[in-house]
Amino acid sequence: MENSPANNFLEAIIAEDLASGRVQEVVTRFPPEPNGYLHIGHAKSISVNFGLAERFGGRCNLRFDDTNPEKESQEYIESIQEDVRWLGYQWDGEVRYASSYFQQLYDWAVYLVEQGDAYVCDLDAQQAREYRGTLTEPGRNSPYRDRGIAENLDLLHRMKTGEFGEGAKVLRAKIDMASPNMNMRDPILYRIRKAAHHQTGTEWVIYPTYDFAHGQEDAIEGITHSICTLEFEDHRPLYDWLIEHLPVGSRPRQYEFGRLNTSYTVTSKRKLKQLVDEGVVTGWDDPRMPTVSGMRRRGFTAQAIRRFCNMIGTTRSDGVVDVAMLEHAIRDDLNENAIRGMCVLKPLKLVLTDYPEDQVEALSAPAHPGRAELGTRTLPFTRELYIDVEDFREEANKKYKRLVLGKRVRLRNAYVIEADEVVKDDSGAVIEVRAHTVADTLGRDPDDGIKPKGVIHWVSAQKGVQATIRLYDRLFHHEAPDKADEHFLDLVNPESLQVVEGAWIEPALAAADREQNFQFEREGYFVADRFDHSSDAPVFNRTIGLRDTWNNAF
RNA sequence: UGGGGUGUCGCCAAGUGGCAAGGCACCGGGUUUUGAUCCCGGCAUUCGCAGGUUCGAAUCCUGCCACCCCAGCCA
Repeated sequence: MENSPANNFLEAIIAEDLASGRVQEVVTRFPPEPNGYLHIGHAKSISVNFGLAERFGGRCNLRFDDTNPEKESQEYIESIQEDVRWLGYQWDGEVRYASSYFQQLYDWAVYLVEQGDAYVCDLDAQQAREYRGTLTEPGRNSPYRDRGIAENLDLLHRMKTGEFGEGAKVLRAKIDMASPNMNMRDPILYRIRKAAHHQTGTEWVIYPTYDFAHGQEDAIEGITHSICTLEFEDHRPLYDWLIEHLPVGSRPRQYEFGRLNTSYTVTSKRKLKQLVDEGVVTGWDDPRMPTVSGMRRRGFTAQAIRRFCNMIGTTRSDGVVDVAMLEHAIRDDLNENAIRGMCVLKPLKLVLTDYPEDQVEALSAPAHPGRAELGTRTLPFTRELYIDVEDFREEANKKYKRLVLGKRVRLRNAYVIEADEVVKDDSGAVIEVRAHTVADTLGRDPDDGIKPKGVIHWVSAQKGVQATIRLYDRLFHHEAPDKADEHFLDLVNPESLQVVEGAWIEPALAAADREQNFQFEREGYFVADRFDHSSDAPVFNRTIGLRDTWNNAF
């Protein structure tokens, strides 16, 4: 149990409930419907629910709210579990399923009928809509509302045994057709669905609705604080009504918080599916997707995602969090933990004319400049190297701190060199730079006192390894692809992925484990692809570039 | 226009009657073998608006405005 001040309204409520003795322990749950992949918004909900349990020494269940067989599948059940675990959370006990409570839920439906609180209604969907009224007009009572208890019991039983077709009948709670809250206008509790269920097969042909299932599931599991998003607020009176009218064993309470929205992102399942179906991305785990599996493949760490969720807080207001905050959380984590390496994306040959042709010097470089405990790596240095095309100019003004013809630059972790001449092809493009090393500059400044202005990275042409580098950027170039005038698919950033085939990496990087994070110095953070990387054919994904404050106007 | 919510710096967010935390972003400056990190400094006389109560209000009262959610046998 925690004594530090509450970080948000939920923590305040729980601390109070614990102090007053309303609850002895905290039990929350993350209740996804297995009908899609988890995304950044779910990560927030997971963080809230598991985080609360963690902070107060309680428990958090993972419960699949599988009450609609037509939209769900086992595939999602598995991916959701994998994502939750990857995020670093462990649910209490076994995974739970709403479907394993179907019999209890049915018995409670019978109970409601017996109490005169529910009835079987024959109105079809169209008619039900008409009887429901509108936001400003009250609804009218269904003509079946006053059926006798015995008849209702008989009808409900026959619904269950499959006597009626889909849509022919529903079970409704008898509450108030004139309520200003649409959810209280005799809400539907059960509907007929003759579809096989991924967990219960063909055992059932009637399925409880979310409203009839959720609160009762919470009660069965002893959930103390049932946390959901704001759009369910209007359902709370119904949630409470059902709990009060049923002989459930515990009294869960529902609390709502504002859903997470991120700029430059879409998270609706429909839109994400469209991106996949239209081939805009390669799949649900494409590194540009805001799905948990996509972020994972992109190189985001679970710790950074969790930190981000804490950073943005949990409130009842709905806003749009700047995706720059997420990016900050990622950089912050990776800067601290990622091993450094060098990678040349656009190679330009550099020949050190004073360096022996067959000499290979094994230089040593720190794995991390600020964390000596992470050790060192060996960097082969040779006469021919690759540097980045962007790091050389025949001439430039003083703001350019890289290699310029006739000037000096420091080769990262190696010598200071001075460029002497260039070799050009027929079109006049520089294809090679010839330079010489400045004596005795390994680990120290030149004796003549002329310090180089900048430092550039490099890879040995003889010992380096070629790699495929996937440069990812934001999928959309519009801040709010959801609410723009243009169709969101027209707002896709055409440069969200650039594949570089001929990049050169220092040899140590080829041995990277899949999913290992690195900082390629002066370029950004990269991860060895979870599926495609191998030491024979290295593949790295750019997670996020380094912060760049250089006013690139020269 | 019925009901339920939310409105504090460009974004997120503390604050719950005593004189506007913090983070992101941004702008300066310093350190630096990553134009990164790090470090220093700047960044709301003002809390959706208008009245009122009070010695004193972002915090209390009244009225108004804006935005979000609800008319699935989806969750």
